[in-house]
Amino acid sequence: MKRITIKDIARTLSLSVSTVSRALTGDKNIRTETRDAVIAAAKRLGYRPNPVAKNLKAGHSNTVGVLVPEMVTPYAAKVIGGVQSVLYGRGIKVLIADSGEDSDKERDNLALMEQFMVDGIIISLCDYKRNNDEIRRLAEAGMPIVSYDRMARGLDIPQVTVDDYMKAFFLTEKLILGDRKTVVHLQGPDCVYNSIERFRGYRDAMAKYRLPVTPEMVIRTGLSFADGAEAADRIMRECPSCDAIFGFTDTVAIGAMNRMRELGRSIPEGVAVAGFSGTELSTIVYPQLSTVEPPLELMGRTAAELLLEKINNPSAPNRSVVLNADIIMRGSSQA
Amino acid sequence: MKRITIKDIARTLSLSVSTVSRALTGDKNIRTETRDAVIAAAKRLGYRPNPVAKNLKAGHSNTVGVLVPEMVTPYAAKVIGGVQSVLYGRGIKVLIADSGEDSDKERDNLALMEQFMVDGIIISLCDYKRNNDEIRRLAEAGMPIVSYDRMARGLDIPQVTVDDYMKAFFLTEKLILGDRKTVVHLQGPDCVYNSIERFRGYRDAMAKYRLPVTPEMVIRTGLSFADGAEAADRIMRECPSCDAIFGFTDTVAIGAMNRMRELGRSIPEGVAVAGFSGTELSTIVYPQLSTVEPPLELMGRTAAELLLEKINNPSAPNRSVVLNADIIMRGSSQA
DNA sequence: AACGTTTGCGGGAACGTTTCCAAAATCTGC
DNA sequence: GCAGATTTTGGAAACGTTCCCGCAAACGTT
Repeated sequence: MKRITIKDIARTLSLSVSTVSRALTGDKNIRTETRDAVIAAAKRLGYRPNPVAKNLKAGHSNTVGVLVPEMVTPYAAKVIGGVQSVLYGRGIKVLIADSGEDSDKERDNLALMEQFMVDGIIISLCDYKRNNDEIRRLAEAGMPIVSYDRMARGLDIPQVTVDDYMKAFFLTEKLILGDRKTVVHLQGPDCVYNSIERFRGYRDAMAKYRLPVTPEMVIRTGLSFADGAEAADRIMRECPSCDAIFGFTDTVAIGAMNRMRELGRSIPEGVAVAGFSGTELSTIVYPQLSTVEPPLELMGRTAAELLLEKINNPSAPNRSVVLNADIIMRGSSQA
Repeated sequence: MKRITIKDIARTLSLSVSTVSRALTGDKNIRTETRDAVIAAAKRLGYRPNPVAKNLKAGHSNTVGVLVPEMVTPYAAKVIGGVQSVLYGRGIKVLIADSGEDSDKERDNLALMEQFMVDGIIISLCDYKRNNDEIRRLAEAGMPIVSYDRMARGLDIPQVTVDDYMKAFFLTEKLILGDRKTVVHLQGPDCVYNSIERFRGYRDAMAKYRLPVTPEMVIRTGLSFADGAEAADRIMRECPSCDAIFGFTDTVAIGAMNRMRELGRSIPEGVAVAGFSGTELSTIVYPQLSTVEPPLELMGRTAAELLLEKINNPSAPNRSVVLNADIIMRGSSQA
């Protein structure tokens, strides 16, 4: 597999490499005839520029990396769609790396992006602090980084998020106004900062209506459907009188809802269910899931724009954006 | 953002670049003391090797690219998990590109992979022939490529698939044996070869039991949930007497199932539903969806292994693997 | 003590580009 | 035709590595 290089072209045309390069890069300091000859020869020989060499020279790659914590949910796919819609038009390519909720893999992926000399990174974190050191190092070394959704704390980088606290508050409130008194919360793992915020929103909404929140009503859970199902088992054991479940994520809410039904509880009559950060998943389950729906495509576009700002002007102040998210009540919670 | 290079280390230690390089690459022709000194200095200065330069030198990148047609479904995520489990252990990194069911974007992504000098490509195609020319060019230029699931036709590359025809046949047969007579098939778009195979399996199973397949019973559909829902609308109009639906994909089957229920048909009593290429999605819907479940993780691992074979021995014959897939009957079709 | 071997290191080319600078070729106007 | 301006070209360095080659010093052998 001999690759055709600029030198080969130079040789066959008895020209210098510099001339060939000029022809190919569209430099104007060249006779049109020679340029045409070069281009023709390049085509004839099947020349394809070696971008690694170009990157080495240029020090960048016209590519940005998107690091996502998981891909089981279409969440990332939607956001990436938004990112691409902004970046493709500018000739910037988008690279994806999935960390599968594993901080170590995330760290590797971060390194990978640096290796490829991406011009910037868009990231949604597995853990809100585990890789902060690495991200800080990168950012300080001049790598533009913006985060979305699952943000970092104590890191001075642009972020695009929704107001987890407020949305969780209002969603809980809606459940309460739907005449639910014992709303169980499936709280996410500590390593996800959003779960802390969403819990606060839940807690304060309950407090506002003077509804007690006993320890059995807050269940620690993971991130998967199975985690949600397990949580449902615990609910049946420890808090069988509950009449609503608010999952910190659609995924766990769905897992819990399905298991509750299997265990004989009717949804929504017996138990109302709601989730957070809705994707299409919330509409394919039965009954459809009430959730907080962030504008994912817009989130991606915004992240891309913030990143471009940083790329074009590295010393620009870090702008963060809080997007509005719709609270959508569906069959899973209509009493 | 001044990057520390090997030269900087050489300068501060009054050594030559070659010595520094040797120390860093673990060459044995070096005194242990100097090596330690170099390593210490590297650490102190915060040296990070520039992999682009390495790639340029080495002509490869220790990275393989995975091109997926979509990420709305966790299908790709699972397969990628398998790929990573094989490749990570060998120090090979995995890059993902999502084409969003768009052949043009897929073509761009193919080019992107070439640009990054990936050592190989694992691909599931948007369209079974649209980019064959590009893939052929790459393969002939010596790029190892293997495809999985959505394979190409008439392209001599290793593939890992399941037997779409047989599995569709047996699944249809199970529906029939469950006492369904009018099985409607949601046929996928022509550009996906699997849909052709699955249709054949359906048709032949129906024929085996001498069940008529009228034109209204085969509905052309797309790839999304919404496409499935639309198909359900058509079924209600054109073939309301049907008692089963076999969707060429879980996605369309789910879309159709949910819409059928909305329109008042009971599942599975009134209409049984089954899909194909199951992911977790088929277990979160209600009732749970009968489907053909390929071993996705294994599929990824196998693809990775076939790719490694090709990478290590480019002239090896192209081995293809057909994996077994389980046919799993669930609530959506139990009469 | 003289010789070959090994060990440790530096010089420099190479990977495929781009780009600066200077040299050569061509063009201007007289 | 000729000086000067301008266009077109070639040479060479550079991006950050690796690696081959050769040289010197240290070592081992008789």
